This record gives sequence, C-alpha cells and structure tokens, in this order.
Amino acid sequence: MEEREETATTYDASRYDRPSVTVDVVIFTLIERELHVLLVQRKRWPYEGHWAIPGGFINMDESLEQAARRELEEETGVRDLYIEQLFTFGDVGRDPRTRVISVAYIALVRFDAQHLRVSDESHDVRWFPVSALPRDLAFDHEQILAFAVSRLRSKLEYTTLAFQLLPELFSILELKHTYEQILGEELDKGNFYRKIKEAGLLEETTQMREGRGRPTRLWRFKHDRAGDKQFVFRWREDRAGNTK
Amino acid sequence: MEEREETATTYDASRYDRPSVTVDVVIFTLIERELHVLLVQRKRWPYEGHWAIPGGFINMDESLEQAARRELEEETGVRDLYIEQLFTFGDVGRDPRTRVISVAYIALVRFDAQHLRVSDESHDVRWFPVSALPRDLAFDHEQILAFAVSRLRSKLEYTTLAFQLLPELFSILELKHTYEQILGEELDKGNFYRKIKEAGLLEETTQMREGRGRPTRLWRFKHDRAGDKQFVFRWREDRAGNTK
DNA sequence: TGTAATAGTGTTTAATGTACACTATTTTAG
DNA sequence: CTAAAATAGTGTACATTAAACACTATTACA
Repeated sequence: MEEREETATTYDASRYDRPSVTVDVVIFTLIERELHVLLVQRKRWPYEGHWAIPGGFINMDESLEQAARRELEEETGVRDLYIEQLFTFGDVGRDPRTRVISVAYIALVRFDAQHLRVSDESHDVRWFPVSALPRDLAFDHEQILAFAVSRLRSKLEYTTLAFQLLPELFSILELKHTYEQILGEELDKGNFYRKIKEAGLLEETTQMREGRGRPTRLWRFKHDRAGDKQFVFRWREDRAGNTK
Repeated sequence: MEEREETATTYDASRYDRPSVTVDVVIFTLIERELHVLLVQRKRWPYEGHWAIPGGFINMDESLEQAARRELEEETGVRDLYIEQLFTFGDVGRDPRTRVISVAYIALVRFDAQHLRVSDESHDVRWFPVSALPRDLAFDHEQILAFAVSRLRSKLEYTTLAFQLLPELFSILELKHTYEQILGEELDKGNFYRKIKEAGLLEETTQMREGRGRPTRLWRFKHDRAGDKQFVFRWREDRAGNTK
C-alpha cells in the first residue's frame, strides 16, 4: 500500500494531489415480478438531465460500506439490507470535473410501501426495469450497471441472494420467477421444485395464497442456514461456458 | 456517483477533505512447485520492520489498473501479465497516518530468471510461501492477503488462471500440481487427465522432459481459446458447499 | 359440469463425477 | 542383466446429478 520511500507524516500536496472518492450504489428491487434498478436524474453539469446511479462522496469518518449504506438509506429509506462491494472504477477521464474514483456497491431491497418516496413519479428519482433503461446514462454508469447485472446473475448461481428480493413469505414458483428474471432464462418447473426442496433452505408454512387456479403454499427462507456457511447451489440448467 | 446538491466546478477543500488512494498488488508466483507471494519490508513508521503487500499512491494521470501494473513492474520487472482487481479496502483506522483507501489487485507471474532482483535475499523484498507467511503483517494486510488467496482459489475453479503461473511448456501433472497447490487439496490423476484433455485447452507438443521415471510429454496452453470467451470448467471433486 | 388456469409430482434418460485398478516407460540398485 | 522403484498415463465401473417432459391436483368460472 504505502510508498516505501515516502516520509512518515508529511505530504507534499502538490505532488500527492488526491482524487475524489465516491461511493455509488446500484439498488435492485423486484416490482411486479420484474427486476428494477433505482436511478436519479442529474440537475447540473456535467450530464445535466441524464440519469445516474445514486452516490456521493465518502465522509472521512465512515467506512466504504457505511457510506454505501448511508447512500442507500438517503435514497430509499431502507436500512440493514443486503449490500456488497461490486468494483472500483477509476479511469482518468470518467468525470470531466476532476479525477474521481468510485467504489460501486450492489444493494438488494424488497419493494414494499416503505419506499413510497421513491415511487413518486414527479421526483428526480425513479425505478427503471433493467430491460428498459433510459438512454445515455451519466458518466460511465452504463458500464457500471451492466457489470452489476452481470455480477448479480453470476452470484445468483451459487448463493441464496434471490431471497433478498422477495417478501417474508413467498411461493416456490415466485422464487423460480425471480431466478428467471435475473438470469434472463427459463427454468424447468419440476427441476426447480426438486432442487430447492433438496437444498433444505426453505421452511414450509401453513399459509396458502389463493389466486386464479389452485392455491399455492407459502414458504419462508431459513435464515439460520444462511449465515451458517457460504451456502452454495447451482441453478443454471446448462453447464456454464460450454464452448462447443 | 456525484452528490446531487453540489455545485459544478468548485470544491470546499475543508468540507470535502479527501482520503489518499493507493493501489496494493498481491503478487503470486510458483517457486519450486509451491505458491508464493511477494512482500516488502517497511523501513519507516508505521509498522516499521513489518512485511507488507507492495503498493503505492496512484498518479493523477493513470487508471487504477495502470497504477497496479506500474507497481508490479517496479517490484518485479515484469510487464503484461495477468492482473485483476480484488477489492477496495477503506476502513477508517486502517492506516494511522491518514485516511487511506486501498484498491487491491491480484497479479500472477511466472517465476523465472527475469526477476532476479527480487530473489536477492539481502533486500527488503522477498517471496514467501503462502503456507509460511511472516507474522504481524503491516496494516490490514493479513486480511487482504487472506482474501486474495481465497479469491484465487475460487477463481481457479472456473477459469484457466493456473496457466499464468506455469512456464510456456509444462506437463499435465505439473498443471495438476499447480491446481493442488492453490486449492489445497488432492485431485485424482485419472480424472484430471480426462477433464483437461476434454476441455481442449491444451496443445500437445513433440517435446518430452526426462526425469527419474518415464519421461513426460510437454503441453502448451492454447491462447486463442483463452481470450475467446470466458472459458469455464470446474475442478473441485466435491460439490462445493454441500452442507449435509 | 367441464374447461382454463395455476400448482405441484414423478419418471426416464443422458451426462458427469468419483474412485480406483490397470498399463507404460524410464532410471537405478544389486 | 534383471528386478524394483519411480514416474507417466489409460480404462472402466458405479454413483450422482442434470434435463426434459409427461403426468396429477385443486381451484375459479363459464
């Protein structure tokens, strides 16, 4: 980390001119069975009027993750949810104002009444379906967002991450639908039932939900298992990367 | 990324007091069939005399990856090798001097005569076996290193990364040994032969190498396939995370 | 009462993983 | 010169998992 020839306590500010460090948070949620992401509309130069990933400068007295959580809470009012560092973007020209290094995070939130303040359509903050993003995102945010979606997909294959997007109680087919939304491909119903049950991640409840056809049983995620160990199972029905 | 309420071109330096940004590079190599990592011994406060991961401040005119490559070249004289961003560490108290945010990278180099300057034992730069690291690394470098090893392991399971550590020509059992070194577990010889051949990643050469027993055929990695697409295959012989 | 709609189960076959026994070709000890 | 040790490499059988898809179940509603 530290330059070996540098003196201990003094800095030559002109020599060690410092970049700005920001934290950007790509916030995902599921709205009406579709994966959405939160964007904010910029009010000033540069990229005035363009949509951007929410973020801000870090404070000197908070860790990166704390900064990301603060940002998340400022935008959505949500605390204590799943958050994970994605990547740090630091190319020279990515912000026309000055050198900016952005530590990007991914957050997953459950969409419910809590974040009404976001769903206000007249506001400069809005949820967009991942399949229908606005054009010309600010800065390199298109790249960041694409990377976030890609990471979300690949993590889904070996973690229990999808549960973060669902409410407390859900049906197995809703869970399957969530996987399909994120993976962007269809999964076999029978195989999904079998795998998810064998995994032992779910706790059956006595509750049912009625709809158009046969009522469905509701399940709950076993949280004890989650923290337990890095639980892993694979969902993809084709062997990844089969280069024939 | 950008604070939405901030003005466009001016900064209040006292308000937006900036952290320092460094790049640390965890450099791995294989020496005598064992995985090693490069560390430097600190000459000054803080952590004087302790070993640390090599790194330094970024320049304002280089990208993060450029900074990491520069650092790698300064320490080992090696260019154009495998390098990958690991994680960004930014806890508040990790450096007693000032707020420091470190973007950590992993690099893999082939150990050969090129980096003699590193193998000089009297120097303050030295290769350590991953299995026998020095005590009391500087800063939070123990944590960074542990994370780097863990990442290396998990990436090995689905990438062709091990080839970066081997010379141009190698035997299949050497490759197997490399996998075993990094994974920290034994692999079945027969299964390894079969899988690596089926994968079609290797190019047979006419060269053999003689040793104590039967001579071994040497192979070369097909580089055309590597860039091709994110080639994936799995090595672990147990299903990962099988929590029975 | 029967059809649409949704939920959920079972079964068959193919692919892959795992263990381990076997053969092959060299050096070296006696 | 020959047998044993050392290393390289192949083959095979069994278990496990994946994938496709046909089937049954339970509700609302026409």
